[in-house]
Formats: sequence, structure tokens, C-alpha cells
Amino acid sequence: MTANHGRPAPGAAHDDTAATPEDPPVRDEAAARGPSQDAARGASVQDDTVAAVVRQWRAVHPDLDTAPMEIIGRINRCAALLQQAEDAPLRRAGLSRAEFDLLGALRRTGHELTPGELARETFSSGAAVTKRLKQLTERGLVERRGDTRDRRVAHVRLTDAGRELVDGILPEQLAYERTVLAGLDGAGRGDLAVLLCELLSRLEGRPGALRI
Amino acid sequence: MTANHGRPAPGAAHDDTAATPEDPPVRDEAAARGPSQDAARGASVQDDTVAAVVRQWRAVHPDLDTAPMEIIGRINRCAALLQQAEDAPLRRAGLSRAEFDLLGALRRTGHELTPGELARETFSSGAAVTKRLKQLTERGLVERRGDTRDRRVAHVRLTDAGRELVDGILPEQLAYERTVLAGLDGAGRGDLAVLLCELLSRLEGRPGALRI
DNA sequence: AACAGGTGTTTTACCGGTAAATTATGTCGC
DNA sequence: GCGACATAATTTACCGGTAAAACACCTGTT
Repeated sequence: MTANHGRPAPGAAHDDTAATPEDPPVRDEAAARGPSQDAARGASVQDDTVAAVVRQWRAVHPDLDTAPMEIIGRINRCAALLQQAEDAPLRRAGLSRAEFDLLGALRRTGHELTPGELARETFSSGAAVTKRLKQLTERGLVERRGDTRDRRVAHVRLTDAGRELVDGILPEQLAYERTVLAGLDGAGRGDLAVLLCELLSRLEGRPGALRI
Repeated sequence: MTANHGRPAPGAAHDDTAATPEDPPVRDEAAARGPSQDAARGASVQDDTVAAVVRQWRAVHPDLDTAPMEIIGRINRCAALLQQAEDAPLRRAGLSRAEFDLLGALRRTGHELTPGELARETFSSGAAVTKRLKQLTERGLVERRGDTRDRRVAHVRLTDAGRELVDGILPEQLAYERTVLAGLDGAGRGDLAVLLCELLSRLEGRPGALRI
């Protein structure tokens, strides 16, 4: 998903008769091969799908500065692949990612949360939380009680089964993430965390600071 | 979204009567303040939501190595925020992200694609592509023709309106991405692109190389 | 030629998410 | 204490995605 970083077209496949009248087959690798920016870091830049997509855009729009894609495209693509990989073990445990996030929020805060807090905590809508809580309650993973003072609010907590489920899955997820990150050396991991933190801080900055 | 990086609970809110019997309120900032790894890069690490979440996990599970979260959590969170930000201008143009991805794939390859190729190109299911193509065709953004040799396959191409729409939106997206990335200096951007490329290459590596 | 099996696309049934409306409750000013 | 307004949660209607089945067509074998 996300804006622009599908797979490169493998090779025009078996086309058919007349090519589309507009645009003549702009289809060479001419446009500036290799990485656009190779920093101080000597690492030989591999050829990932994003690089191929960026090449395509440059061939079609040589005037456009496509540098941001090299970062944003990769972030999006990494996120998509990571989620896909981590969803498998979740499914095995009978959970969707959204459900795991909800349980995880309860586990890591260590105390009860209201549905509203859970919605904020998991970045989802209140309606979605209501639905998920219904299912998770039926499955005995969470419990709810009403607030005695304010009868609009409910308090949700993990059951023992819920806590055990999260505690069983989390180390597995972390172990997978560790193997993925093992491709980078210690300094690389440190740099990456710092750079992403700077980027994220900017994205999270006081709401609205960065355009809508 | 994604595994573990919601917002930190602002402060137990106004709780109620008895706290849950299990787990005593583990709720101090004690657990190793500050960034877990501060690399060579001197940058003062900011305090983003992921850092807060990682602190929570460390407080509850001091034994667990939460380092991967500092990277994976931030990638996921960045991706979510970026997509949210970039969806707004898309909506204004009457497109969903998935639709824009499809049009973008057609635009950047510069030639016709079959529905199947579009599915691979945009990482979505064939069924989803079928539905999107139906809508986009009705809106006059793409056209389709049957293959003359193999009547199972269709060939999809952008209409002029479709191409103009993509060409109008793309620079806007890139401009936004550039302002977001302006928070990093040139070397930082270069390093980030390279590090993400290494990570992505590993994630994309020969299918199945990395666990499921 | 007929058929078995493969491939490209579409259809079907369903699931989960959201926005907006709804319900129920609390709070503030008078 | 009562009306106006705010807030917490839920319900409703709908939309878009997927998996699996169905369909249409091709290709190789006999």
C-alpha cells in the first residue's frame, strides 16, 4: 500500500496489439542508475522495490525531485511488510493486530483503561473499540466494570487469560524483530532509531504544525 | 496502528474505587529514563510516543529486550502518521490511497497494465483491483480494452483525465514529504535512506528467507 | 478433437472499520 | 432544581477489503 512503491513491472509482459497512442514506451533504465544519495555511510546500496519505483518515476517525470520517496516510500513499505510478517503469529493466536494492540495497551499501562482511553491509546475510533471489547469480553480476555461515580464510563482490564496471551506473544514478536534488525550493525540500529525518532517527533509535533 | 506504540496514558485519569487486584500500580518513570541507545550521532533524542510506550513496556517487563521497538515501533508510527497526512489531499481530489496507488502504478510504468499486474504492482488482491477499476472506469480516469489474443486478460490505461489527476497530486505529495524531511539534515536523510534500504532489502529478501 | 489442468478475472459472502446519529449521563450557570 | 451544553459509550448504515468460489479462456497431452 501507500503512495508510490509497488513492484517494478517485470517486463511489459506479453502485450498485445497497438500500444496506447499517448506516451511512447518510455522504458529504459537510462534515468540515473543507482542510489540518488549515498551519504557518508559506505554501505553498498541494495536494489529494493522502492529504488525500482523511484527509477520509474524519474523516467516519466525527470523534472521532479523524487528524493523524498527514497525515505517515505521505504518507511511505508517496511511497515507494510513488517505488519504482514507479524500478523501471521497473531492469527495463530486467534487475534487481529487491532485486538493485540488493545490488549497490549492494557498490559503495558498496567492498569485499567476506559474505552475512550483505549481508543486514544490505540489510535482508533471509539466505535471500533466498542466492537473489539465486545468480542474480547466474550472470549474472556478482558473484563469490564462500570465506574461507580460516573455511570457513563466503563473500566476495562485484562483477565489472567488475556495477560498470559499478551505475555506469550510479545517475546515472539520481539524475537522476530530482532532477527530482521540483525541485518544492521549496532551503530546502524542506533542511528536508525535516532533518525526515526527525529522524524517522528516532527510528525507528532503540536497538532497541525505540519499542514493538515 | 501496529503492535505497541499508542500514546502514553496521560495520567491514570480519574479512576474509581478499587484498583484491579492483580498488578499493583506500576506507574513511575523510574525505568531507565532517556533513550536506550544514543549512537555516535550526537543529536539529543526527542521524546516521542514510541519512547513513552517502550518505557511502559520496560516497567512491566524489565527482563525483555525492548530495543527493537525503538525502530520497528517508530517505522510503524511514522507510516501511520504519514499516510494520515497524505490522505487528506487525496480525499480532496476524491481518491482513496488505494485508488491513487493504482493510478500511480499506471502512470509511472508509462504503459498499460493488466488487472493482475496492477494487483502485484499495488500489493493488493485481484478482487480489490477489480472493484477499484470499476469505479475508476466509471469516473473516466482509466480505460480498459480486451487483449485480442487472450480474451481472459484486459489491458488498463490512464485516460488523459487520469494522468492529469496523478500529475497534479504527485508534486503536492512530494512537497509535503520534503517539508517533513526538512527536519533532518542532508547527511541524516542520506543515512536514513540507506539504512531503510538495508532493512527493506532484508524484509523483501527471497520469499520465506525470514520466517513465514 | 476432447479433456485435464492452469491462469486471469470477476463474483459472492462476509468481516471489520468509520462517520454520524443516538443514548445516557454529568456539569455549569442561574 | 432546571435547562443548556459537554462528554462517554454505543448503535446504525455503509463502504472497502479479503478469501474462496465461480467463470472464462488458454495450453499441452493424448
